[in-house]
Amino acid sequence: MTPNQPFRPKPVTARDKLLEAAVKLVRVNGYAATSVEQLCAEAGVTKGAFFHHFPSKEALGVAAADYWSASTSGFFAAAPYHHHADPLARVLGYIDFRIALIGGPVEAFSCVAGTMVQEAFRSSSAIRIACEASIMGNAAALEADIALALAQRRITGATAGSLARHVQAVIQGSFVLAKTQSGEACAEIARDGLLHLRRYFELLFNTGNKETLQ
Amino acid sequence: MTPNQPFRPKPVTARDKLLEAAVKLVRVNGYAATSVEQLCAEAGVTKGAFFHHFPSKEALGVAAADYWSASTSGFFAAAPYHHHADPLARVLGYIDFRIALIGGPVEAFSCVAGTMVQEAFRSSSAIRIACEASIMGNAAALEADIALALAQRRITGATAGSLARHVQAVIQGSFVLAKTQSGEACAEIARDGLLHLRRYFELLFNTGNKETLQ
DNA sequence: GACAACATACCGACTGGTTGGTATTTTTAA
DNA sequence: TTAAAAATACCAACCAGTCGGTATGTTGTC
Repeated sequence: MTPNQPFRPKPVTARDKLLEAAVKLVRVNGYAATSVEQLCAEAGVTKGAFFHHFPSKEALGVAAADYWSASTSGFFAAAPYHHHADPLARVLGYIDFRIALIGGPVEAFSCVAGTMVQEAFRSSSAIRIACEASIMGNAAALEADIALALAQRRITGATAGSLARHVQAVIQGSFVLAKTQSGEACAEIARDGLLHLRRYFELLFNTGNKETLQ
Repeated sequence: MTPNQPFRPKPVTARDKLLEAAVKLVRVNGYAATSVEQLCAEAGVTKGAFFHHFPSKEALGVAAADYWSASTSGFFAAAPYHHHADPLARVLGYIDFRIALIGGPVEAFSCVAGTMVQEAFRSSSAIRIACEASIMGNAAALEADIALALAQRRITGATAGSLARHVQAVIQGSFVLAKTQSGEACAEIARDGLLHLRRYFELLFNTGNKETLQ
């Protein structure tokens, strides 16, 4: 399985080709530094086709975030870690799955939504909201299992929602640190961050030190 | 104290005014979306002054990262958490200090280096390296205390360097998630992420569950 | 008067976006 | 069933404005 490249059908329409191009180019160059002409060249369509399907570059950004949301959520929904009977095992399985997806250059495993929201959070609320939906959607998909695990082990002091968001925060932050590196160190530093996240969950759930959770 | 706005002397030269403008505008709009003319307008200087002091926009980006490095490292070096006798207390004090700095709009507490490297990691290795130096410099400032705390409590399974980097990853990731929010939720979600980081350190150091560290 | 520190004026390349138009598909109705 | 009608998909050329960068001029200071 290609790391963090959820299976997507070969795009046929100009619209789909532009969304694929957006995912690729935004990951490499960011949103602002990616021009409409670059997107068209990458997609193999003309600028006329671009503005036929999207009223503005911003609209493409929103659509790309939605497209990213849909393909990643489908990808994670079909992942094998859901088969575990124990909810905590499913949560740790998610983290392990994310670790397994890390490899190659940063742009192969980084997050489009996290990249875009960093740039556009102030200039475009539409893009910000679309990226929020993507990231928080990932968190929401985890929240139910975390809630079950918390209840099962009588852990208090942290809500499932807060923990689910923290998982996404560590993922995003590990990607930022990965981008400071070059070569193989990118993937290594990203994996290292997720291993700490895994250890946090182990510590939080495994042992009888509930009293440290205030 | 203004959150995450380390005291910097009022800039007098055009160069300093441009660096201050860069820190401000990059935090709000990102690097690529900030034009040289905007920087000049914000700094109150002309484009001639800009290219007198910096050979290119990229060079300003590098200088801004260095400037950010210098002012933040000085700011944290002077912070009160260093007074604790216990190294672990200093580490937790650092996290608490970072939490205390979070407030107001995202651009008031976000990290210039983290923002810039997300955009420029592929297009400019000079900027990437300058941002790496900034973020890893912050990590290095923590590493000694973490190493002392690990040794003191005989914790194994995680190196001080890896933990120090993880602290920076969680900070960066919490900022990314904060940027998906609007209003007061920005600061709240960022603080929440750092509270999980604090709990990770408490769990890792406080109790006798060293066997969970593989 | 020499040099750094700026300001002014300007350039070619490129930007996001618009235009008028054509090929293709889908819908409608006789 | 079929042909007219309408909508959709797409294109090449172009637009006004902005981009990073340069060339040259002015000013203040030692």
